[in-house]
Amino acid sequence: MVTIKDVAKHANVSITTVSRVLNQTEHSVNSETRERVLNAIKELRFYPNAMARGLHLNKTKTIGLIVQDISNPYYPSIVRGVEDAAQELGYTVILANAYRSRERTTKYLNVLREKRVDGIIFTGGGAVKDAAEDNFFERNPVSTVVIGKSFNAKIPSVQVNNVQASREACEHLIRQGHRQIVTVTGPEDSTTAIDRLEGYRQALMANGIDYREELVLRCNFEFDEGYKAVEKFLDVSNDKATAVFAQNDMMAIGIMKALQEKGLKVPENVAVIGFDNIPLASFVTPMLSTVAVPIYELGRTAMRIMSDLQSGHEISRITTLPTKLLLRQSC
Amino acid sequence: MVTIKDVAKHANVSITTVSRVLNQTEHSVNSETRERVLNAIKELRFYPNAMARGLHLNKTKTIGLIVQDISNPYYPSIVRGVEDAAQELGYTVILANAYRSRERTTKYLNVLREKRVDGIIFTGGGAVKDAAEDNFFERNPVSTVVIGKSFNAKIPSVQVNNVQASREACEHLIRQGHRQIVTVTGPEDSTTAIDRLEGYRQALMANGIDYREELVLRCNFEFDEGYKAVEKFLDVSNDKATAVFAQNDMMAIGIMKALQEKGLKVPENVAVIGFDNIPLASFVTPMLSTVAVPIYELGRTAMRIMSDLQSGHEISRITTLPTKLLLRQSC
DNA sequence: CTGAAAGCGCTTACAG
DNA sequence: CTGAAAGCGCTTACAG
Repeated sequence: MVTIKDVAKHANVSITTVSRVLNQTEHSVNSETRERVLNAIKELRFYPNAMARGLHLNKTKTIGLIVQDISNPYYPSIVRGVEDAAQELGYTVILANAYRSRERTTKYLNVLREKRVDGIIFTGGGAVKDAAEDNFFERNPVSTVVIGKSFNAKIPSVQVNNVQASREACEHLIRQGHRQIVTVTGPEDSTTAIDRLEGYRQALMANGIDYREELVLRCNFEFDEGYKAVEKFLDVSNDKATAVFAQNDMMAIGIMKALQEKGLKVPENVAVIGFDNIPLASFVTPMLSTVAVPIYELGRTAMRIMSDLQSGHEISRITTLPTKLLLRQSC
Repeated sequence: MVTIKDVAKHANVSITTVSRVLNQTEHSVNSETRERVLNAIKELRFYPNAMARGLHLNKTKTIGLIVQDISNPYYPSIVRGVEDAAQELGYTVILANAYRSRERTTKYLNVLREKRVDGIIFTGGGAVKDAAEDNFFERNPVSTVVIGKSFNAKIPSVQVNNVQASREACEHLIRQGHRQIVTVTGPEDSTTAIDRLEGYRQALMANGIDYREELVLRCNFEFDEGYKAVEKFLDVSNDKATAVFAQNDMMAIGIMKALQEKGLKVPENVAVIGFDNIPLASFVTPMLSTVAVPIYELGRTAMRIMSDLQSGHEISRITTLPTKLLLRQSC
């Protein structure tokens, strides 16, 4: 590999000078010698060694992005958002799939430490919690941004108002005349799931409808569970639902499938509304009505905050992005 | 940050010794002093600086993964496969979304060069071609592995036999009695699309069915185009198709949607078969029959080959992974 | 405007 | 078994 030394020799200057034109410091360089250096760089196809640079500056211009599972259709948009912003801001991103495993999270955190990433963006509360329990934050100087609810007030977060958004979704169903509204939840330790359930409850309360545990189907945000829960509900429950509020789109899609297989039409017999607006939502038949979460923007914003953090800018601890009720065909 | 010096001081040894226990070289270290060093490392929570290490060893244990678009449901499995294997083999992966843009590819290639990644895995022929046209390969010592067809015989590739697999898919349709089989293609410069079309043609030929251009709908592998192409075909064509061979699942799903909206039942009125077996394929109604490509394994294998390349092991230039005809409900 | 030299945090031949 | 020293490829205060 060609080094700064080679360039210096070729241009007949010191490496100091090469470094100076490379970094375009204020320190001025005679325009003629600058030309010479630039030419040498081009001719020799010199690409400065980022490790040597980083070692000195104590900066890597690299950040780690921890997602739970890139296969979950929710995440690719996050990743794109982070990456696009990173690219614009001169950062590179190392992707870490934690698979909701504590062990894997810890392992990755160690690698990211050794690589001396400038910061870490967490997605999904679980990983932050794992990290916190490992005392990761107290012991480390890396900046952190969380996408979702940050249970530590010091860590900046980018989020969405899940309570309010799900309340609005349910109130829409109520306005359509629905009284028997089933909701299908996420895992009980998910703050997102907790908030979305709370919004459901508030909507019912505000409209004089009883909140009944029998209509709350406890699931885990996965397609299969949504499918099975509703299938079972149809088989065994004495209640008749006229609408389903699925707390995310994956489950909503599973639910529509279960409904259709039981001969029920969506939305004629049962209305369905989801949450997230993953790309898939508009591919299914009928197209899913849902609460649109600005997933890509969540990622972009997180990366921008990370960059501000790096430059020591003032930042707000909590950034809330707006959601939007998106009515398509399923309700 | 605590450095090797701090550890050395704390354990009352030289940094040489610390480095030796860190790297577990053959060079033996007295077990008692080793203990002392290990304790110091733990107490001080020392994480060796990978940049300093890399600078010396000229190895980063980092690889770049170039995908066209992580939002395309085909890619997440690739990414997982690469990442899982990377993690097992002690590598870290930098993700690069090229968005099929030449400019972005070049930009990323430069960054990866500066970061001195040990290797690059390319997915999707386009990026390799862009890189080749930039003379990336001649000028660089980084190892390369391609997932898909490598048009340069020197670059190891991991792939699938698209011609044969699509021929089998079409022959299955023919065995079901179909004679009027429409195929919906990928972009014409995609080697994958070319091969899949060739398989279609071979199946027809081998069974005495004419290959007719009117039944070949030129598309680009996207949901929307599949949807629109078939919608238009139904509206204007004099031909009546009894089956559709979609050259990937995304289009197949769009096609099923178009058919259903026109009141046609799948598979009763029109049979549909896709290609890839993206997760989505089993979520739609009816569940999509398709050619299962071992997407995750493609990624894993590529990373393993990359690792072998690094260790100077002998590797095979072309690795072909098996596909499987997966009959579900759509044909 | 230009350059010699120290230093970033490691690894590894060399000497003892 | 242990350590002093050179070197990986850069950046930057300091001197001229």
